[in-house]
Amino acid sequence: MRQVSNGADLGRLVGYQLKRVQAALRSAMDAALRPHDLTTPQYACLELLDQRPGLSNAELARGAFVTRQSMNVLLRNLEDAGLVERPASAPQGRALPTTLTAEGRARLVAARGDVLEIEQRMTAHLDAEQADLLLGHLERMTDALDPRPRDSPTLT
Amino acid sequence: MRQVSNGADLGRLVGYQLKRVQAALRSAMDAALRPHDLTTPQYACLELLDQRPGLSNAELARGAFVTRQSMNVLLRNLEDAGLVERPASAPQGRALPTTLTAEGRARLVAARGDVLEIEQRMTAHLDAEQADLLLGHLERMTDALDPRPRDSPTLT
DNA sequence: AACCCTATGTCAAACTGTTGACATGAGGCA
DNA sequence: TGCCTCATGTCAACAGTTTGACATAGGGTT
Repeated sequence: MRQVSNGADLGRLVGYQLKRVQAALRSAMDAALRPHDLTTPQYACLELLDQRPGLSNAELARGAFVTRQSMNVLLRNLEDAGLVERPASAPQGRALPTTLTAEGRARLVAARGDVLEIEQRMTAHLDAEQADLLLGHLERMTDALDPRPRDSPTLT
Repeated sequence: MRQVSNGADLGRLVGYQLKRVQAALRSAMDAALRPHDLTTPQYACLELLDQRPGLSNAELARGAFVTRQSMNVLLRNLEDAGLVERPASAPQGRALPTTLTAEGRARLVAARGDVLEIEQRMTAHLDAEQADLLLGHLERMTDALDPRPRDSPTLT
């Protein structure tokens, strides 16, 4: 035997390459957002709010893949910075609907260009068909891992 | 105008879907490794050491996408648990070559099956050709984001 | 109505990981 | 030799995130 029956080459695992891309992407986004005084989770939160105004803390947390507690402190920071607004009391239930302020929208628009440029650079070698295929594969991979139906703040 | 000129749907961004898959994968791996008393970063470290025995702390850090400092405490934990070994002094330079102990290898082999099962489940909908294509795309996406040549602890 | 279950917001503690800094060893070069 | 640069290991301080817990609001169910 030439190999001690090692597992498959790590680089051949989709999981490893996923982690690798995501690390590079996160690093690139942090660098691009720093001049805008935003972190990557903060930017994600602003994007979610722009797309679906009035999302609650818990819904934002699920959309950004963090816990409610993490999103709560993140929202407090954004609130202190004047980028988002929350009513003092819940209009119904306990959920506090969050919305972007004018400044929040402005900061988002300013940062979005730089972030989209990274997305473009990352997927530059893919044509439209390949990109669609890739997106489909990624979604199906998530569904295969996470049996939950997802109330999907990302969907229409 | 029906839409306020929002940016593209978040779900259509490769970056967002990447984050989503990776979150689901990390969650699934944590759950699968818990019975083995291993965290996902610890498992990654063991895999790296199995594939390339004698890697230094800094090299392991790069391979696992964390800082030297994080990997250092991770290695201390694995050392205290008796899963890895490091010489008291560096044979040359400052790098301390790390190797798996017999118990470390045993724990790795025990856990590997459960992790590979997750990989299989995640990529079940892909045939061999599609999987290869996906791997190639992911690698090229990383390269596009990270211009560094990478001394590649993942390569031969 | 009374009960149970779920979801939400929030507090506190613990952990993990990062940034910043410093000393050590190796190699290159004047 | 001396100096410069780089990489490594390690320490300390910090930030971000998670886990655990609790009270509140709403919807079912009996």
